[in-house]
Amino acid sequence: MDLESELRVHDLRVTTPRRLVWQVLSESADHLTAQSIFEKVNAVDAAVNRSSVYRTLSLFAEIGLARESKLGEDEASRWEPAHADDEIHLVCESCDSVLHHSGDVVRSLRSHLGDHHDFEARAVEIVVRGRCATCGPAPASESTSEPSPAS
Amino acid sequence: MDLESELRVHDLRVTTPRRLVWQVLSESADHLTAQSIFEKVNAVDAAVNRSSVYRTLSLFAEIGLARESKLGEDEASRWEPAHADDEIHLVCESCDSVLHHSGDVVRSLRSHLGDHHDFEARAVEIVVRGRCATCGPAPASESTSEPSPAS
DNA sequence: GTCGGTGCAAATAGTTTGCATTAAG
DNA sequence: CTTAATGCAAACTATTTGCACCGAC
Repeated sequence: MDLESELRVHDLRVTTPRRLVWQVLSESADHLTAQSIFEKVNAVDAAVNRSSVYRTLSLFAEIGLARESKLGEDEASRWEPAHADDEIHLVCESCDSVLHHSGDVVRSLRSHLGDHHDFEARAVEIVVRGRCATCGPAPASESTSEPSPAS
Repeated sequence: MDLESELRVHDLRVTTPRRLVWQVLSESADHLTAQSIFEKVNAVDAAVNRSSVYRTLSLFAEIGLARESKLGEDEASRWEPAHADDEIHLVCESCDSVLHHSGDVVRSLRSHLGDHHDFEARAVEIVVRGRCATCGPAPASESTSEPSPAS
């Protein structure tokens, strides 16, 4: 996706913070916190301020370049490039990885809600918490409410 | 659901804040913010402190009585009694109402992920934003998501 | 009487904002 | 040259925490 033209379309200026935030966002597949985006940006150009990162992220969200999601893992919002609008987040509670999956589930949910419930779905956000393929099936002995084994 | 016995099972004391928070939670079908729960509780017993409400809510979440969800409407978390674990939130962007819908969508999503993606789903959280039956189909002209580039 | 739970106030985390300055167009 | 965008610092919101006291058991 071309940041510059995307910005110009909206009569917005192409600035260093915007270029760097976009670079960080699109280079990492992960769901980054504003904080970590700031750190990465800051590592490249220390002059960029934290608030510019926040302002840039909100701006990107407004013009549809980025997307904010509160995955609920912790308190902070996570950011990612906006690609697919309907997307499932598979959060592995064991290894903390976040997989993406966009399939027909969203499509069928959409039509189901429209047909049977008169609800016109615009944005569908699905977060599934569980265990990914790598971490295998549920462990026999694990305290269910174990928040994070990472201590 | 019986708060007192639920607490006793976990060797927890039955206190005024806990009783009141539970009362508020179970009486209102809505998704309440901690703030509004505090207000309602406080209206009944002004001695109850805000932090007790927060502590109580986390406690309820831990023992499975309540459930926190970041609906993303605003910054604050929303709380509700824990009833159905798998539940769809239908958020109407027009009238701000939140409908609940727990059906087979979650069940089929679960099995789909298990069968085709080796992902063992534990908790499924679905938030659909759109327009509810009452508000009808999409309006022709509305400046809902106006990307306001600060004038 | 014991100690888990509370009220209070202060701290923290994440994010936002007012304003003077800078740099994109 | 104009004014959008930035850097900075301070403000704000939601939530958490340390500690002394209180009340459930």
